[in-house]
Amino acid sequence: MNALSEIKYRFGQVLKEMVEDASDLLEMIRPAQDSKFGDYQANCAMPMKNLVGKSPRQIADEIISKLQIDDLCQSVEVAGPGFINLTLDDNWLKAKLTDSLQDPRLGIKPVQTPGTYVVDFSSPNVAKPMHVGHIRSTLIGDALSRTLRFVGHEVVTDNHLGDWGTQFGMIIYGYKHFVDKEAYANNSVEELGRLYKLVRQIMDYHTAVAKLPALHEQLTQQQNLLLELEANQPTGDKAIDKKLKKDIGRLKSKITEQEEQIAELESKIETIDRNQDQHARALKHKNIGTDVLNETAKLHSDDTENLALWNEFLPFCREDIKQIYDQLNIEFDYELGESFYHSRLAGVVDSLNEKGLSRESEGAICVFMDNYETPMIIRKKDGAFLYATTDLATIQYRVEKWQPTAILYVVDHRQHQHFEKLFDAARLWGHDDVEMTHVSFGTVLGDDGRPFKTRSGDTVGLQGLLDEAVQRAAQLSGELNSAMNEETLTEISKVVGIGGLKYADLSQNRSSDYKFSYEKMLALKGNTSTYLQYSYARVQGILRKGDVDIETLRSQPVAFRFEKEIERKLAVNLIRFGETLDEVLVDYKPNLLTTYLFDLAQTFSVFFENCPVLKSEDDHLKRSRLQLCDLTARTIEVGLSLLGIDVVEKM
RNA sequence: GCCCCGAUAGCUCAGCUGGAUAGAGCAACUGACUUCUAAUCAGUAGGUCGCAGGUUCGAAUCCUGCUCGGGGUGCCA
Repeated sequence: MNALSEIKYRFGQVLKEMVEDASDLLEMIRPAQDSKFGDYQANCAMPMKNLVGKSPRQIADEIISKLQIDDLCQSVEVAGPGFINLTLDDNWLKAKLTDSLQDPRLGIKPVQTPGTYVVDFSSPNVAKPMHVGHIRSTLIGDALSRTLRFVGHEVVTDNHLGDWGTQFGMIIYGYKHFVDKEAYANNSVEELGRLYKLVRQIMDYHTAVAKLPALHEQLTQQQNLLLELEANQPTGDKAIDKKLKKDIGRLKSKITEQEEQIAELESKIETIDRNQDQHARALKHKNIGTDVLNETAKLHSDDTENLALWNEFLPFCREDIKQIYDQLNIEFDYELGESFYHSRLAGVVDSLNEKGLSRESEGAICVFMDNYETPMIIRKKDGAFLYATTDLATIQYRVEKWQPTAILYVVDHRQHQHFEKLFDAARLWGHDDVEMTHVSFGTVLGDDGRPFKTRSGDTVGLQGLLDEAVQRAAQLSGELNSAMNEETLTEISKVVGIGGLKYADLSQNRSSDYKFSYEKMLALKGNTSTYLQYSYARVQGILRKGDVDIETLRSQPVAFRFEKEIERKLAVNLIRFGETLDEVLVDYKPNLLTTYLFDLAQTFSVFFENCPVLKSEDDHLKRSRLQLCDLTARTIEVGLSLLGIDVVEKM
């Protein structure tokens, strides 16, 4: 039991005598905001004023008089309007640290009631290159899975691949028309990638050519409309004038958007026109758009040839994305993509129909629900199924197979409404005893605050980003460690570069939008994983230099001593690791862990400056400090590992 | 139109679901490497928490209205 939950428990014993339901009040016990208030503070006395009818300070006094907490806290005081400030007992703290020192799990007990968590994350479309848009789901999902597992839950990670969509129609079409047999034999993954891009280009070209005139016309209309609106004189009626101003503003931004879109399409056309071969090829494949859809449709209706091609391509596509996952050191227990559920979709619709939950409307099969204006469509009027159908089938399968306590969907916030509907529908369907949570996160934006694109209108490829991260780390490592051998430097660069990238993402509150910047993603100083890795490496440096036998240090501990204030502060920080993990899992927020670790490392840095370990006044103090060092390093190591980030011994 | 999300230091963002004097990092400025790793540390400067009301002992946090931005909104995922 960690300090916070122990304190809450003790307060609970008292509060249950005073109020009916103490649970909200217990949530008001938290780490002290300022160390001058002690280590923890209870803010529950103030709101109890109305429940109990005494002054908050009287209530606080009453709580304290009944509280049995002497073994845990050396001081409990009322302050200000009725805060209860708690300071942990040094002996308790030391005993706790000693436990952690001897425990590979750092004193963190597995949860008492383990659940089964299915974590659905990453889920890229295979056969398309992965880009920055995939990074958040992948990293957040991985970090949450690792954390859930560490605290003792059963975790099933499942990569719900997009492996059944139009992109396969595209590469099937590409393969049938453009394949370079030799290249395909030599490097299938690369050739398939080339085919995808090629078909994409030609399709975009034709779409652009077809859409452009209409867009131009629309633009002209909008510009004319703008002139008209701007010609209006103020009427003097505030409401009308305001609306006019608003309309003009909207129209202007719409026009800008339109102009950008036109520019983008024109550049796509130009790319093809510039190259004679490409141009000729594009002209030859005028109907590529519908043809690709046909190839997709044939695949979905089990056409033998296309199905065979799909079966042939899929392993290559998986190999392709696996390369990225390997670099990120991410693994999945399952990769049950959309195709896996293909055969179950009709059954889903039948089942919903039978239960009277869905019905036909305008030719489509829809689930209508209270609270929603629009229905969830599970079968289109042309008979095809949608992702809602697949998602329902997936829920059904997961519940049958794993009987999970919770299914977590790590997916960006734009799909929020979809998941709300999905979960409601699933509950109506009978899956009402499983927690279903949309762990949503913000969009990756560019400098302009719009969804991120490069100047050419493409997204930033993930592979390029990883390479750049490792390369920047390599450069800095080389500068700082000229004496190190090549192999070590390569290892460090990988760990530091990839770690930095992951940390940059995970340290951000997942719900806010994400403004992409190379500087931020690849930063190697300040609040970064590098800082934590550096702290770890510094400890290892001390242990090396002091020729410390780590096994003895851990198995034969000496009593901890807090000679300076900072040592105690470090100690308090160390024992908070467990409660931090609890916090992370309340709302599935990995950034609470990065904040904790950064804080711990900062505290360690102060300790490092002020407490020479190897030159301590006496041997006992030296041992005590070495123990603090070891605990710090291990907490950082384990904490980072839960974020999917590695450490190195030297850097 | 309707529905969601957001607006905090020059920049990028935290802020633990209502607590005590609003915090980091970057950028800027001043200092610290013959010392256990300077990928670091100590310090300075930087704020009308979008605006206006309200709720109460107490509001960046909750409510209402407004402004601005993003997203979603019946057959894409």
